[in-house]
Amino acid sequence: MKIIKQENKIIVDTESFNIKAILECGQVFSYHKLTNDKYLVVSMDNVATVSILQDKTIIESNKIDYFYNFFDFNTDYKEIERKIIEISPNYKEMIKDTLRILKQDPYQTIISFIVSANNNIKRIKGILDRLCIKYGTYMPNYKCYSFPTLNQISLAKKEDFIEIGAGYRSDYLCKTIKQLQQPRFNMDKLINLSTNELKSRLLELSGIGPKVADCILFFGFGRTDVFIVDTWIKKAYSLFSSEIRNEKQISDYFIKKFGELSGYAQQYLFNYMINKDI
DNA sequence: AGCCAGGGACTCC
DNA sequence: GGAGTCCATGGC
Repeated sequence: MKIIKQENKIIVDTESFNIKAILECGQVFSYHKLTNDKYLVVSMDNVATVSILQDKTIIESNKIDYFYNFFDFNTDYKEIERKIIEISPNYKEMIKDTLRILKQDPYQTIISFIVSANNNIKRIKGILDRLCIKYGTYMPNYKCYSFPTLNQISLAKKEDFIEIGAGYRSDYLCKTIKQLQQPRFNMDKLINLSTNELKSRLLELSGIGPKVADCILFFGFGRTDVFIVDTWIKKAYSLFSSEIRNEKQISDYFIKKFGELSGYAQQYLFNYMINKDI
């Protein structure tokens, strides 16, 4: 794939960079659809506009290095596809759209995916939008709000989260925000933990169970040796196996199979499942 | 109207 | 440690 990186923009082929699919697959919630072919993407206080111009897609930002990494241009997805199909040939027919996993901010991912539990994307986005408006910083250049820092959000009380519509997750958010302020959850130290150590650390946080923890590990900490098991994956598993297995067993089954490629393999399977009608 | 949304905590045994 | 139950809210 051809990537042109300039001082304040990245130009890629629309064919190999489907921004709509990338943003609307449920991995990220902090973006705004400005028009049919223009998106605003917000990661903490970093902002980029993404414009589709026929066969080219242009990413513009004053922090272009941040977004070069954010959009994961250092990863060779063709190679990942090839290896996955090598391990499991029936993936050949499931891999359609080019996949791309965003390298999101760990802390923002933690907050976002606590909100995501037992919820739908539209409402998740609404809750997080209101969170940004209430506690983030207004950025006049882009006419949008940053995702609030831990410091900013620590002002919020349970009632405030109720007010923005977080429902019963408001309690989880309050407790987790308190926990995140402890040295035990210093992000700079967390990134050095092994995947298993980091997962059990994340499970200490309120509102984070196995599924949400795996989402945070994959989307927020870039750990690819995790296989997220949700309702869709459970459906998929029941299609090719009559054995009754719980989520942990299903996850372990796939991790043993795909190793460091597990996260990607899960996304291909997930995309295939939500797009096919059964 | 009633069910569901890419679950988690809590309480039983 | 497995199975049930409850949990706010809004879209459909």
